[in-house]
Amino acid sequence: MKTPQQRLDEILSKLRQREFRITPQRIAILQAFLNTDQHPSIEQVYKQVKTHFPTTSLATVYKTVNLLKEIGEILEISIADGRNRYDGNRPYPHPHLVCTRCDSIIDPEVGLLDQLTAEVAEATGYRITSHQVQLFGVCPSCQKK
Amino acid sequence: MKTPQQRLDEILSKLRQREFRITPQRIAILQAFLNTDQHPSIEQVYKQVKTHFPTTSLATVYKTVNLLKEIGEILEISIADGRNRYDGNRPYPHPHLVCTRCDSIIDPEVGLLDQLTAEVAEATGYRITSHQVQLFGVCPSCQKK
DNA sequence: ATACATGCAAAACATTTGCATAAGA
DNA sequence: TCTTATGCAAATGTTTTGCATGTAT
Repeated sequence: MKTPQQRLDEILSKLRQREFRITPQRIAILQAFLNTDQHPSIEQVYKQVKTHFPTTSLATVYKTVNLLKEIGEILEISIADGRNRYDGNRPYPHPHLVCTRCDSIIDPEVGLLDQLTAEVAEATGYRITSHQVQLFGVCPSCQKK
Repeated sequence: MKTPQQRLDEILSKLRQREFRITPQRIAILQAFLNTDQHPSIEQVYKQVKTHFPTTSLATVYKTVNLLKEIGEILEISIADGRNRYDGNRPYPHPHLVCTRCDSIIDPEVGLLDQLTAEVAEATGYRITSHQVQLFGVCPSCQKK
């Protein structure tokens, strides 16, 4: 598992490679995504960044997120509730487990997923390239309340 | 597998039971959802309904869809591309297989899903109540083109 | 007759875009 | 210096809402 600092350096050098500019806003936005495992929304990142950088605009957050999506360094997660959420730590498709009470999202290990994909590819003839697997439920902590 | 007519009758009697009114618009909207396996969007249903019923408004389609969601007779499918799509034939969570070229959606048999859910519940302690499983790929027909 | 549904327009939301200005390289 | 990024405001696209009118029961 990489540290947030390693991920940050990794992404910054990718940006430099492709001749995108390193701006303070981009660094702050990246840090907001990398220093949490909470799969934040755009709005959450915007608020977070604004505390340190009050002039930052929402449009810049959106533009930066789109840039990061394009270079493959952030994953967009759609949870059917209007606002997208993002994962900058594991920017490749993987299952999510969403607590419907506290809205938290974790990344469970799912050994059977490859088999499941293979099963469907076999049965249907589709060439499967990606997935979006969201499981919904109640986390142990919320079950106690 | 139920016929569209059976599903229609089923849903209409549920509406009557709960003292919702049976209007021509509601019937037309229901038929648009039930007479296809194409998982249509709101806009598609709206266009379809308008050919027979030119005065129908988009707002009514939305309101009817929300009513059908509330009574559990339609499933909303979010595919991260802005517009939701709907399944009136199997209104319970099930996996979808989306062709990224032609945008079609089919409902594959996925025997391993229950095991996968059990695996995650076991490992995490979550009580899993629902899911959203979308596989993306290229369908056999689009592969040939 | 009386509530509920419809249809229109306006509002609400998340997201995108255009453009003048600021600032990395 | 020269191009790209920022920030603002306006535009977009989807979905929701308020309200007067129409209509199912």
